[in-house]
Amino acid sequence: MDAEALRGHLESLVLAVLEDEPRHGYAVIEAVRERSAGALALNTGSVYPALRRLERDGFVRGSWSLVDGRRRRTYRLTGAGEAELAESRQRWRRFTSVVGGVLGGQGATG
Amino acid sequence: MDAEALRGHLESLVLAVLEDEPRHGYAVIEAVRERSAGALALNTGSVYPALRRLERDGFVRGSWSLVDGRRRRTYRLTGAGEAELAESRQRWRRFTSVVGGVLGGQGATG
DNA sequence: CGACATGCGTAGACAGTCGACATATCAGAT
DNA sequence: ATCTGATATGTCGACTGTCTACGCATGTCG
Repeated sequence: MDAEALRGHLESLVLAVLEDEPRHGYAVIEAVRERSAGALALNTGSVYPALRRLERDGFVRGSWSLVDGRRRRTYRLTGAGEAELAESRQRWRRFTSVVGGVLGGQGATG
Repeated sequence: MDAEALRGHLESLVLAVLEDEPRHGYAVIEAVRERSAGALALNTGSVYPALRRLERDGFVRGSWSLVDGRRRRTYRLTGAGEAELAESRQRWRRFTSVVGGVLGGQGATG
């Protein structure tokens, strides 16, 4: 799947995979890949900046650790992040509903 | 609704509203606005370039006319355009399914 | 005359994605 | 020893498609 189509939705996906448990960037990419059965292969050049935006906006909080000699920055959802995720899901439902309605055919409702 | 989120889907919407009947650019914008109950207010700066891309790619064919002293360029779907619309709808269903699956919460299936 | 709807189009700004690269550690194979 | 690949973070320039804001023109209504 063309990840370009994700434009504007990637941050929501990141928040979603951080909901289960804190993860570092690499693990976020892996989690999205697994949850999408390989369909969504995010790039570091998209995800790392996104994580920093989310941290800048107070939706996640990152902390460094050292695991097997490799440094990790692990991010966990903040309260604001949980609220943002809930709003993201609502926006997503509305988005799919509206676009599906215009697009017609099957799958109109989101 | 933030039309930025449409990135990559706008051309599909244009094809969809051209399916019922040929329309000119201004009418495409109006049709999308109406079908979305006002939620999607497309800009000329997005739609006109999109129509030209679609024509360049052979999905629509445009022709000039003069109505009430104003010139219009009316676009109609080509056979390739109909096929592209069908594929767009499939891509959309797959896209919403995959993203919804990762996003979780309600509305996972698309 | 002015405001507004209709109608096409362009220009520059902007943001988020991309691929490619740089750096580093560790495991396992050669 | 050396190489390859997985793990892990990050930056960079290119690209693309939005956006806002124009310019131009016609017709209608006040």
